[in-house]
Amino acid sequence: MKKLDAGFYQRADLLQISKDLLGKLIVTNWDGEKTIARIVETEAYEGIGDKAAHSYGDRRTSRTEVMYNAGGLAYVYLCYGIHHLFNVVTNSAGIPHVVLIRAVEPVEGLTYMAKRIGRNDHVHRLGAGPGKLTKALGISVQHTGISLTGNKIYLADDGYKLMQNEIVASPRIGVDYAGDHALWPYRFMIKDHLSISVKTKSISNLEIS
DNA sequence: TCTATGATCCCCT
DNA sequence: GGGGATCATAGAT
Repeated sequence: MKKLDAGFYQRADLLQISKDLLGKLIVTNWDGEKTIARIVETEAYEGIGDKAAHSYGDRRTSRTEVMYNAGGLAYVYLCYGIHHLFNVVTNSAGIPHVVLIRAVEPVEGLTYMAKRIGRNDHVHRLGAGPGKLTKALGISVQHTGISLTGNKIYLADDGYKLMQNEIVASPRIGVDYAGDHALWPYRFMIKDHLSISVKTKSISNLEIS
């Protein structure tokens, strides 16, 4: 298993990173409670020019500031007053591009995840949704700004390979307020995976690009 | 200071 | 397929 280094995150091609993250592992290790999950769904947020992004129009606030750092950090924020959403900061300093992790498949530490979710969910559904996966992995807003190349939390490649035709795209979820940008096919997932969050009409990979 | 509002999820009908 | 939970943030006063 190989930890993803800063170079992975600091590339300029946001959509490529969003697709590359599919199949990668998220490892968290809080006080010895180690959990590992495989990313199966992501969404790209293209910063200043993206009406769906928190940093649209170059809005710098104490919350969004972390996105302006060079890639390789976590951006975590609270949604609906309840859910902690985990994003990966990408690109170089000054460009607030992020990738939201929307769903994961539990791989290791299942008992910790089930305990954190606090409910007897099916294994494949423990990380099926952006709010659920942070709960299962123990990630919260207190972790915003944390390095993804450290030891507490990091992403890794275990050699899992995806075929190009296993990756499908769709418009992003819950961003209807973003007008025409809500239609951008910036959500990527592993085709027909059991841990995908919500069902929507997907677009075949051939139609995007 | 005050207020509306979400990059959600679950339970109920 | 509708509504409630629950609160930091941002923009308005």
